Amino acid sequence: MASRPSARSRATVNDVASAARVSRQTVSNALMHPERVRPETLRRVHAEIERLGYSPSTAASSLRQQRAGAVGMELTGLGSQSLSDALAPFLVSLTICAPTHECHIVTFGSDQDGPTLERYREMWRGRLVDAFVIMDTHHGDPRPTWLADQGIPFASFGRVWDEPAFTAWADVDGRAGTDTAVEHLVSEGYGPIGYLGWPYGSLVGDERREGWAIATARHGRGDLTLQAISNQVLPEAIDAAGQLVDRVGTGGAIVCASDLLALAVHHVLLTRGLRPGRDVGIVGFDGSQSALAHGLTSVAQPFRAIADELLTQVHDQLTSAPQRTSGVMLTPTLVHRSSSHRRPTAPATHHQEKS
Amino acid sequence: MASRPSARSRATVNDVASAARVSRQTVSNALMHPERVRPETLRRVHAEIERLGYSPSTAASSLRQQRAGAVGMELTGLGSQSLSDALAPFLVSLTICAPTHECHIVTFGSDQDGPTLERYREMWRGRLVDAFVIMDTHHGDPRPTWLADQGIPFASFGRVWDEPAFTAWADVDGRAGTDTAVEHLVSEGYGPIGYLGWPYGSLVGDERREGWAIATARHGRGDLTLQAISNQVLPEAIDAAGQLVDRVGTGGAIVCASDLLALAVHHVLLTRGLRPGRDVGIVGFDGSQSALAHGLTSVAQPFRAIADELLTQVHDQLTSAPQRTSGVMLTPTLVHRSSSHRRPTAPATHHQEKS
DNA sequence: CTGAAAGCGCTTACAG
DNA sequence: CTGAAAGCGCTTACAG
Repeated sequence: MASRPSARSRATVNDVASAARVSRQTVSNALMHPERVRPETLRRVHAEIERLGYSPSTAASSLRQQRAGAVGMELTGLGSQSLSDALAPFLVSLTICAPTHECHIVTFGSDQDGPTLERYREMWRGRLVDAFVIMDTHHGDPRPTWLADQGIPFASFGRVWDEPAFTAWADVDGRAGTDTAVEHLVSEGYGPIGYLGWPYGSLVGDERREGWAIATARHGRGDLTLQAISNQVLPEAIDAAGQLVDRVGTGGAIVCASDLLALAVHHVLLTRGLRPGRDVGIVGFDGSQSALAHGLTSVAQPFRAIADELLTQVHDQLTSAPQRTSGVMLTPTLVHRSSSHRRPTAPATHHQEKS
Repeated sequence: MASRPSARSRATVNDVASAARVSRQTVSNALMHPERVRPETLRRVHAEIERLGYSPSTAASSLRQQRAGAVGMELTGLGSQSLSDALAPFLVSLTICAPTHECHIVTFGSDQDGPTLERYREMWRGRLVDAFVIMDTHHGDPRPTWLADQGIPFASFGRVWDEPAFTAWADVDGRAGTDTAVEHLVSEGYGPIGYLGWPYGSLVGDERREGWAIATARHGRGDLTLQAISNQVLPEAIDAAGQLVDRVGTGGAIVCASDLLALAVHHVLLTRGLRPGRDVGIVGFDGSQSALAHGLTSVAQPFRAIADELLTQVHDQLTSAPQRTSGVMLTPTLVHRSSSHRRPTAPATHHQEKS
């Protein structure tokens, strides 16, 4: 009686409906509004759905519901030389969180550095996506303003400095991160605690420095001369690290604005025959793969929580639910590794929430 | 006369059609089969398309054409601890190539390591994607067999060892890569050229070792004792590298099966006060970010060419075009950096094709 | 070269 | 609680 779909083509609502001896609207109700369907009918419908391996066609329901069910994410740093360290783990988190928010992630990008907005426009014009998640915004970044002007829903990983009124963002509390790092180093018994950071004027960088300054002051160790500065480039960082290691000395420790800077400190220690952790403590920032590979303690970004928050924010925009009145700062987590343990028997890698 | 769409809602074929005073089929033809439309009409239609910012609805054309226009890509290594180094650059390449192949990339993944096939099934059931690209296949990997059994189109970055009959793959010619590395080191004037590789039995690893063995033999320097072995873990690699550096000595060089192993050699040199490049040459494999950060010469995988090839392969499967009768091996490229230059003035980073 | 019609598969008011 | 109808926006045979 029930006509089975051919082996090649997929089951549709109609197939399920006739197999379950109900109309196709009932099948749709069973899926979208189960409370409207009598329990016994519901069971029968679900049994057939299962048996036929039915799943609504994404294209058809997108068309009907006027939403793609997708969020776009630009893959930046396309020379493949300068991929942001955070990009891959953040994208993974976003991807894993997406089903929870009834969507999936579509990636896009282009070769040229120039017309970045063009790709956003293309994605949007065909409504391949309902919204965007952006990251790595900077002063003069055209994207936030343009997206906002077009009325395109989006949320940003990182504050949007140019548009203080824009509140759909989540960011990492850098101050809390370096503060935690200092607390940890103090409790491990290190003496002078220096800081290797980026040049003044970067908002993220200044915040991270501030956490170090505040925490060291709190322990009566505030010493702003125990500071060195470098851009995010290894050779320059090695120079700066060398000078800082001189000043901090054996028994001291260094908090860094990034894992790359931490790597520079690590490098300097090795060339001088000093043992990271045992002789000089190091804490990096970002929780990157290279910190892992080199056994560097690092302040890890809470990518999962950020992804979850941002998808919630775009979802709220799409449903015109009440919006947040301000962005969200999330507290990073210190990942302990051997570079910040004075005793040789470093504990196994584990995570520890900041209290 | 022409009714303009409301500011809020998008332009549709109908809007363009009435604005251009043609039927909506003509608009569709202008886009899909321009040769069927009189030039003047074509121009008028395109002008309106431009003016209205029209772009066909992805959902509608997916439904009509019975294809999602999307390729799924699993994001593996989800502890965010073990993301394959190759994942991010490969995904970027795939994403950038996708528009050329009239598709876009949808990512997916799950937390648990267990039911990986379940996520593939979900993506496929709703036809969120038309095909998959997979990578990092291994012996006993359930994915290739399952996908093939289901008749789901897919292509693999890396040979599919378990299914020799399966030819939709592209891989990197590891033998050619290490061969090129040896040639380069010889021409730079290094003496003994050793190899730090993975344990025997890994097909990828054995191939890379073979390239080194063949090329050194060709130069009358075959010496299989100049070899050390380590798994892909830094501490173990450092031990192995230490022994190998002893045997190779100053003026020698070491080719490595991966950038992580190369990093271990680098580390050993620094702790001994030796200068990478100047005193001992190093060449890594993979062209990863960390090779870049540490100035390591590396055999870089041709991600772009691989992505392009794989998308061509799935496209051919979807259109039942003639399929390849065998997989494709692509030649990697040596990226020169200071770790393989004996003279202190290393040239700026540049790429160089293997001849 | 152009136009009227059918239908991809779904969901949602709207009657019963 | 269930059923017949309409329509999301597109594309493709099929007539003119």
